[in-house]
Amino acid sequence: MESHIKPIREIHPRVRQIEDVSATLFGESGYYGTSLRDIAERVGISKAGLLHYVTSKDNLLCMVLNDCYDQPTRVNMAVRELLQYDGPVPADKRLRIPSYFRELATVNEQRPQLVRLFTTMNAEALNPDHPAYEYFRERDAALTEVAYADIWYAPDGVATPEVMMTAYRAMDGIQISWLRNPEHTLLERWDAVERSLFPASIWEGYM
Amino acid sequence: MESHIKPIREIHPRVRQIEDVSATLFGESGYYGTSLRDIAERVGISKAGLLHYVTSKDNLLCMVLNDCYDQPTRVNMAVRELLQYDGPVPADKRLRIPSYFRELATVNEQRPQLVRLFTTMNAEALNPDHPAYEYFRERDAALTEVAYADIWYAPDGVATPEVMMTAYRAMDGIQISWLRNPEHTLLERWDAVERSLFPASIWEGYM
DNA sequence: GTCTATAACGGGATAGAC
DNA sequence: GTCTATCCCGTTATAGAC
Repeated sequence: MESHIKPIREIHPRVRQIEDVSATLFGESGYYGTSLRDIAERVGISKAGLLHYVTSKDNLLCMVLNDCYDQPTRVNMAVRELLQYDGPVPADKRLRIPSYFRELATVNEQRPQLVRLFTTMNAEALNPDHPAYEYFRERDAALTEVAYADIWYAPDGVATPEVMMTAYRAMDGIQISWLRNPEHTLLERWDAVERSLFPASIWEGYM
Repeated sequence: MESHIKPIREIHPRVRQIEDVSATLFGESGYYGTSLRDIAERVGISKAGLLHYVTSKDNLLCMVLNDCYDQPTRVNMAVRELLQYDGPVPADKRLRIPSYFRELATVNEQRPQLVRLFTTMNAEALNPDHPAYEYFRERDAALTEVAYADIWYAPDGVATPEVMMTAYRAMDGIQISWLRNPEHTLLERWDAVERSLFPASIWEGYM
């Protein structure tokens, strides 16, 4: 738990490279399906050399999740800002749900390796013994908090948290199918979800 | 491709037991994260004894998917029947989308181990080298075919296939979060999705 | 900072006895 | 049908040289 904004932590370029390679390989084959040798080979150093930087496989995965996946994006910055808003957020400052998810899809479309990492770990880490188990528990809790926060601009009569959670889950789902079959882009897939989840007859003016 | 209904294939009770244990362990730790020793131990035989029945780990997973996961349920039977309907399906024989998914959720609620197996393999098998890769490719194709078939009873102006696909993806998503945190039941979670995806103002009379 | 060497163990699969 | 024993390979991690 850090009480102040952490400076862009200095990361040894070799560590950076190791994390990038690891993110890709963990994403492709999972934690159990990836060996340190695979990673070392791709980085171009020996297994022992690799362990010199990361100390253990467990720790490597944590490094990857924290340094690679948790890069703050523009969308998440906006949400985080509103969460800290003092008092009730006025209507004109609230975020539009469809726009938010559209931007999320747009961002994720550009980083398929990280989506792959997320998707693979998300399922693998259902196991309490998995090194990323806690990470995803906390992530789920954080997501729920965002969904229930009064920061969203939506039509009267719409149960905002439920719609938010549904949209998050649908996003998880289309990411899997997108990764398996990239013939249709992620944004195309999201378009279909958007039309289903935010029908114009209800969401006109709130898109 | 089988041209006739296959008789309920005789399965050696020991094989049945092996498949059950394997389904659970593959679901919990994934294919790569589960060893034949783990399975043999839990069954109560030796590794060699286990391999006598299943010939290889690859093959064991295929057996599990075919024998355990593909058990036909009442919902799927109804769909399959309608898919083979001769000519256009009349409105009164069509299936109601919300009811269909509600039943799906109800069934899956009762078989968490199989949902777990599905969820874990679904992500792990994104990798073309994974033994279940083809299985899930075909499954995706079959699902899409169902979504696009003219067998659904829905309000005018609703893009049925898109809604179907969205519902499938949302179901994948809530299954993951349900498995991670069973505090809320799968059906409770689906209720929220249902309210979001099938608002009464549009779906009245089509639920 | 990176290497080779090695420890110590677990993996899948096979041979052959009973 | 099930076992023990074995093979051979891959795994993570450590020790110590350069």
